[in-house]
Amino acid sequence: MRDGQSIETDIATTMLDWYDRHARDLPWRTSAAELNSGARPDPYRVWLSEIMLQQTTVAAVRDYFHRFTTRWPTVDDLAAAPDGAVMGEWAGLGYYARARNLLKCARIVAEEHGGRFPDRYDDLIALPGIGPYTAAAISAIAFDRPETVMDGNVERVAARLYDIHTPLPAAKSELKARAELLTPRLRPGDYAQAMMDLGATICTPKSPACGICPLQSPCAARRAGTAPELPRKMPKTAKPTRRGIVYLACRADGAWLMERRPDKGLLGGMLGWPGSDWKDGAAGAPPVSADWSTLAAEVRHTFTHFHLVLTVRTATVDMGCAPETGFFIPNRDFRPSELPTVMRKAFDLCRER
DNA sequence: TAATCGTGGAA
DNA sequence: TTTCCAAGATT
Repeated sequence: MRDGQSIETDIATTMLDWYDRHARDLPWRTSAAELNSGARPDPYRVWLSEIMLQQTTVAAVRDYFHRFTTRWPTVDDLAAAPDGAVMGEWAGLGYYARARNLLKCARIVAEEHGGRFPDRYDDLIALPGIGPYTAAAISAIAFDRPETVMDGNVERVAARLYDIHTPLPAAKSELKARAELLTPRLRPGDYAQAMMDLGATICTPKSPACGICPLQSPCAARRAGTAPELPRKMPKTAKPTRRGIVYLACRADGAWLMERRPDKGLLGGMLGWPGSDWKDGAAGAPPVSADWSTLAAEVRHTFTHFHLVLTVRTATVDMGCAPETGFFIPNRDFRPSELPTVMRKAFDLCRER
């Protein structure tokens, strides 16, 4: 520790030095060089990236971020988009409540905030889809306000830095208190991104690269040899397996029978094939009378908390038929890329046959 | 507080 | 093949 500085200040300084040399070049990131030239981050791009990055890898987000910002360059553009267009563009990224809240939030910012994102934590967290992490991240990264971001990376770095063995989620409050003491007044946005970069590239969940870590000197877990086993977590319950049926009806003109799933619940707001519940045991009647055939292969898909095995049934139906549910999407408007992955898997099986 | 809510890549 | 996990929010 240098003269006149606390160990906390020293750690923050070390992280900023490391960030200046090793920051990753990401599409939504404003580089230190650009910031030094007076450029400011675009809060819209910071917000959009942070929503997409919730529980989602950088690799998965990249293309989605590019498509969204190309199609809707500003929050006003996004606010004016039809619901179905946004849900379709989000398809495949998962956690679809994020897309529904994204649109709600964009419309509030456009209509009630004049198209400008608020800069304060308390105002940001009041917006749909913005929780404690994202409010702090936007405030720090886009507006350089001294907020402490607590995501999985920072939790892991803090647990190791202070050798905290309390299992998550019980350890969250202690980890946050530790992390808050580290957040610097100078360049808090860069510091936040530095901590997350460190967690993503060096202080990784498995086999952390302690040998090249800028914090190896002050790290208590490194000293104790406990880094790889931290943070501890409560054991997870096993996933049950559920079953269901989907019906893929193709009309004589090539149109497909689909339905818009209700906003609440699994895959809410997304397009899907009519079918049974996935509660196990439910029969599920066909949406229209036809000569249905059952595919030999089944769809296997795993959600966050259960496995799903789907039986796929297909039929060709008449032009004049009147389904009990759903609507026909003309063949020229039908894009598998706008389906959630489990629904696209069912379509792919139907195609291969 | 605990459950719900997706997906794909890595080990 | 299975498990783990990734810049969490909501109810």
